[in-house]
Amino acid sequence: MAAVPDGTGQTTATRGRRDPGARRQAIVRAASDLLVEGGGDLTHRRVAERADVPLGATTYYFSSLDELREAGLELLATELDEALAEMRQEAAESSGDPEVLASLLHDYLSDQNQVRADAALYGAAIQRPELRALALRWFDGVVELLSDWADPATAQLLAVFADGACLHATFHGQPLDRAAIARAMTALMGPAKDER
Amino acid sequence: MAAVPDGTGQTTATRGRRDPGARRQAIVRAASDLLVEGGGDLTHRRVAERADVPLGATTYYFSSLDELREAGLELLATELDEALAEMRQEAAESSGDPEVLASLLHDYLSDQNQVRADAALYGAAIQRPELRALALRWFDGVVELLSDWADPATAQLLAVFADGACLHATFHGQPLDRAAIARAMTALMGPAKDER
Amino acid sequence: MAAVPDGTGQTTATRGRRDPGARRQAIVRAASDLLVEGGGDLTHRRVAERADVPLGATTYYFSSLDELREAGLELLATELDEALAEMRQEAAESSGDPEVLASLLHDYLSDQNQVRADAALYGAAIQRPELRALALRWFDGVVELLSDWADPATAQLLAVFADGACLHATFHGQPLDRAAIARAMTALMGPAKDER
Amino acid sequence: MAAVPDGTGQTTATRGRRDPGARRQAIVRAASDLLVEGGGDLTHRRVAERADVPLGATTYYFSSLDELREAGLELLATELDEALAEMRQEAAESSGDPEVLASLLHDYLSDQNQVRADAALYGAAIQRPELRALALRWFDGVVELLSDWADPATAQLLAVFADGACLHATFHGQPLDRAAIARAMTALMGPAKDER
DNA sequence: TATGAATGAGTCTTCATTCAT
DNA sequence: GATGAATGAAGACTCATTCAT
Repeated sequence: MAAVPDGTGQTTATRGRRDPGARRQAIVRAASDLLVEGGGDLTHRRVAERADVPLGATTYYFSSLDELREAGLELLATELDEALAEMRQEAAESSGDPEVLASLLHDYLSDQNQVRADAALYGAAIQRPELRALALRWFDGVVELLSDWADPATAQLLAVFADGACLHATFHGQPLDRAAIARAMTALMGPAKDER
Repeated sequence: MAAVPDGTGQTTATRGRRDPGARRQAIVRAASDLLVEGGGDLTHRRVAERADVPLGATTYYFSSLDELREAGLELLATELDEALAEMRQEAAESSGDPEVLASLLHDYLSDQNQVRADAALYGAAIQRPELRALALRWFDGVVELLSDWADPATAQLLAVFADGACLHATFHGQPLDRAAIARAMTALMGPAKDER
Repeated sequence: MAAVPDGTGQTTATRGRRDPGARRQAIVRAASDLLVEGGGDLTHRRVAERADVPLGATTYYFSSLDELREAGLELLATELDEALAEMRQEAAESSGDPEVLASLLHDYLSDQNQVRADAALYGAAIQRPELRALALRWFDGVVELLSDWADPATAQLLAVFADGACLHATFHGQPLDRAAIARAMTALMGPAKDER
Repeated sequence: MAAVPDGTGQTTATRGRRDPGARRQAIVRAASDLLVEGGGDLTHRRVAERADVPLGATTYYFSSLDELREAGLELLATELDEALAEMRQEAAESSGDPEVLASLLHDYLSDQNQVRADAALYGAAIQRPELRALALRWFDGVVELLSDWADPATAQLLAVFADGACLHATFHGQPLDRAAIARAMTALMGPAKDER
């Protein structure tokens, strides 16, 4: 995505000094952190300071601030995906019991870092339509996970509810009751049971 | 809304010069519009141009940009509240039938202006914690409306779902199916009725 | 100096409401206070707030900010003159004993308000040559007082020393020792002793 | 003073472009000059124009106008110190004769540049308490010089007198008589000798 | 390859001053 | 006579971006 070697080739990456890949990564990491923390606009200067790299590096690796921001959000989305993958494994151990899924969601919403990352992603996407794809990717990931345990239409409704719950947790500073979540998920998944 | 005499002998009080109330209102309106439209930060200059007032007017009526932004969002929230009041009346004519409520929500989500206003409010609140009260006010309004037809706990879950649906509509550019919404609302409200 | 009646005529002055003279005076007083307090530039707004008069009043009574500032400094100078007149009376009770004069100077320098007023006057005069007349007026007043007890040339030297002592007090936050002052004044007035 | 290679192969290091040291110095010099000249507030714009650098340069090298002003005053103080050092050498050739010291002071006060620099420093310190250290540094330097020829207490009194004389020269546009200065210094230094 | 110097555009904000009322 | 609305100029400061090195 940039004309800079990123060391993906092999072992060259991730070393400290003079390691373009690591540098770039540190910059993206810093941008991502700043995005989640909020408190002021994202600027080259702030990113450089946070990443502890010279100012020039931020413009060297990214041709514009927008590109840098996008990379930061992309990292955020990727990490959310990873969290999702973990949840998927945990969910796999249950048999799709709504109670278990509700607990997973509740745990997720109890982790302020996750919620803030999620909100940062959504906030950015709301204000910049060109970033919506990133938000959708995350939404689709949730739907996919839930599709293990519900039909696609139901999975979508559950995901919509989960998004609402995430907003709720963001604004209230704490998640909905585990019980309330369980009730909602049970109700939404209910029809599936009746399908019999 | 502007109680300032404009010297024309009439009580119109909505014209340009020497009508502080109208001036202020025009500025807030412009800020609100820009907030909804997105596409760049809110700045005094943009607001002034949009409201067709000199730059100085924006700082004369609001002691800081934050205050101006808040006024814009407040207007947004107020208008959303009004839309809500209308919906409440429409809902009153039904007997709380989930299908009817679902139709109302679907209609609401089909109105791009509403959805974008809603999203702008949420986006702003996500990025500026000090604005969360505004977002909560709106959320609480929805809960209140729904409380006409469901117990408080259920109303809250419905509102959470509605928020998720709003995000969904924002990111997809169109609302969920009316049928899907109806299914979700019926399910969430269901237990209460079936309880018998 | 302004086309505004100031009530100097008789008893009309100094009443509260709708009393141009008192208004003007309150504005000058406020300007003067702000000048002494420092902490930010002198502005119409600050003066209006301090004097508790509408903003328009400050431009109504003074045709420019410079004029207002000058009026404030003039008040300062006048008050310093008054303090000087008091000192003169106190000095009259002594027989021009340097020790007594030194005590008077020390007392003067111990009064932070006086020192700050003095410094404000000097500071303004340093930065705005057009205000030097005001500073000189004060300097000449001191020379005049001292001329009661010393020949003009000596009085001038004593006044120069007093000015230096005032600066010293301003920068150190406290006056020179009374003893040191006495020593200096005695020495400077010394020739008088030799007169024998 | 600028240790930055300018690529010309020479070591001149005083030219414009790409010579940070010289750039910074030119800005400080400009600020200092403006401070001495008075006539309006110190602003980035004025400094930039005087130093013949783009506006942005003034904010690039100094993180705030206060910092820039302080740097300008610091330069002033440093130059005053240098003048003082010269005077000290000249004084060393005499044997502390008050007449000689008086001549030195008179010469100093006859140099409008010195006097105005001095006054600018004092004026700034009067209006901004945070700059008093700079004024004190200068005062202490004078005391120190005089301590070569008088006991500390006397040196202090002489310095106080010198400050007053500087103010006098500032406001009158010319120094006190050489003879008057000599008389004052002789008197102030006198007692010490007689102490025997 | 990498970087820090450089700058011009643009931000918020303050304000003297004017003027309609 | 008085005043508050109004505004354009100017100020401090921030920054994305460019570019010489």
